[in-house]
Amino acid sequence: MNVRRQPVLGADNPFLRKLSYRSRLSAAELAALAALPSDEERVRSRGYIVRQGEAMKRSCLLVDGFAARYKLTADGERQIVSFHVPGDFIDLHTVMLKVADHSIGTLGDARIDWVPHTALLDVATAHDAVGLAFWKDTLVDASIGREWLLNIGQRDAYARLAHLICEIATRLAAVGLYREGRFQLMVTQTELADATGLTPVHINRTLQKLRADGLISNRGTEFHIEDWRALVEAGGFDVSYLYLPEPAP
Amino acid sequence: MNVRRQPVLGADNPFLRKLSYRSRLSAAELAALAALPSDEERVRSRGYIVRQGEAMKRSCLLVDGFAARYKLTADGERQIVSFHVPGDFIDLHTVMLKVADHSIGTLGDARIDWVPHTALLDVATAHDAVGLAFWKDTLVDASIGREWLLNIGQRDAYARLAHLICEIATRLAAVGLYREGRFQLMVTQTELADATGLTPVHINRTLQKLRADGLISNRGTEFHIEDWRALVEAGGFDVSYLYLPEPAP
DNA sequence: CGTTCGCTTGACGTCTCTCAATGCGGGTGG
DNA sequence: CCACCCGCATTGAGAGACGTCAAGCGAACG
Repeated sequence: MNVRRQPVLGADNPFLRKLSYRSRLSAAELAALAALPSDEERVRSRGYIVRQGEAMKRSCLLVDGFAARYKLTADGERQIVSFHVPGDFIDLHTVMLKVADHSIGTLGDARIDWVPHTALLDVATAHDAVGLAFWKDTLVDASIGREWLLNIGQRDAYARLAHLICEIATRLAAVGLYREGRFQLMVTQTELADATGLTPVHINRTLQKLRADGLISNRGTEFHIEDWRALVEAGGFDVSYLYLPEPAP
Repeated sequence: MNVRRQPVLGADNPFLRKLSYRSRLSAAELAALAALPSDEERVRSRGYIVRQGEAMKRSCLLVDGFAARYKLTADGERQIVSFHVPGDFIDLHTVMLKVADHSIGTLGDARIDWVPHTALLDVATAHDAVGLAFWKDTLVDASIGREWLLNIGQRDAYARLAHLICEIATRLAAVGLYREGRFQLMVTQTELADATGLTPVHINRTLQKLRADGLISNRGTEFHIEDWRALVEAGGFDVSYLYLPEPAP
């Protein structure tokens, strides 16, 4: 973990791109964001980034790799509450809430940038638009959470998994990690199970059905969407809750 | 719906109380909030407040009564994503997101105050602490959503319902609507089903089991918690995600 | 006083889980 | 370079939680 010499958030940073198309930011505001101090850290696959209950003094931006946030029940059942792709400011909420109410772990080797809460609060108060943009970013996160509630609460395994795959593909597409229907899904079937409230065994069978129906195919973590329209149909997927600029992949 | 003559948010307003104990606000900031303009509206039981997809120019504060936010799947299945008690600024997120990504309905006769987004943005930018307090309020909302995901995704019907009842009781207690284990639960079994991802029939049977086990009792909408410790135990309930000042009821 | 809505109950069906075993592939050490 | 693991994917059989369908009942309401 090293203090960076140069500004972390280059202008082409996916996080800044995301903020910019959701909120209109001036050059000065973008510059202030780009100048944020940060410590870089590399975390290996299946490593911890944040532990539930931990008091936080900084937030982390996922620069490269994949991550998941999750909560545990008293008897150890795990629920993944969100997946994250490069460019996501994963725990921006701890700026205000201070204590992590859930854990964050990596799904593959990852690179993250830690930014002190004080610095974030400083930009947020110095530039109103930035504060509002941070707020908006966490609101989109909450919107995704609501869609997950709908997904887990009301759709059967087949639709649930189709919907999740649509979401991941769409979010990866937004950061250029989805090309011609292909993307890396750095996730085990057990993790898909924890994200959907199903069991690994049932995920396996549901995945097979999706393949048999010609909606997707995969070799290991390499996924290919064979029939996007059918997958969207199966999952009842409607992008709008992601608040992305472009339509679906 | 009438324009108010006097400040809406009296100093004893439960929303301001909630903001104040979560964020430290100065007298000037509280005064600015109390001076917010608003239109009052009365909505009768099972009425709409906001419809999914609607473009919003104002947000509503639930002054009196109960409300639920919910989303619908393409084939009409409903998932309630949150319940609201008096003092909740129900759709503060539309200040930034503009379009409602879900509907809001009342559960009993309710009184709400509509506050224009422009006015909210004005106080938020004029007083940094207020902007941050709004942000924090929506973050707590998101934290509750995450706990719901855990609840629906990982707990069985019995624990799930016990947990939900614990949450409602705790939130009602925070606004003085829970006394000696008794509170009004203005919710039909069908609505409990839509909130937990179960069916009305199964909610009915699970409720009976909770009664048989001596955890709760109810006559109509009048609920009584017979054994708080056992209910907490059954639901695996841990208050911290609600970010309330006091411990459990 | 009929109608409606919500609660309740029974019988039955099924989606998803559990348990357990097998196979596969990639890393690791000899 | 091969043998041995270990984690993950896969399969099968059986069980159980929860859903579906359908009917009856009571209280609220027009």
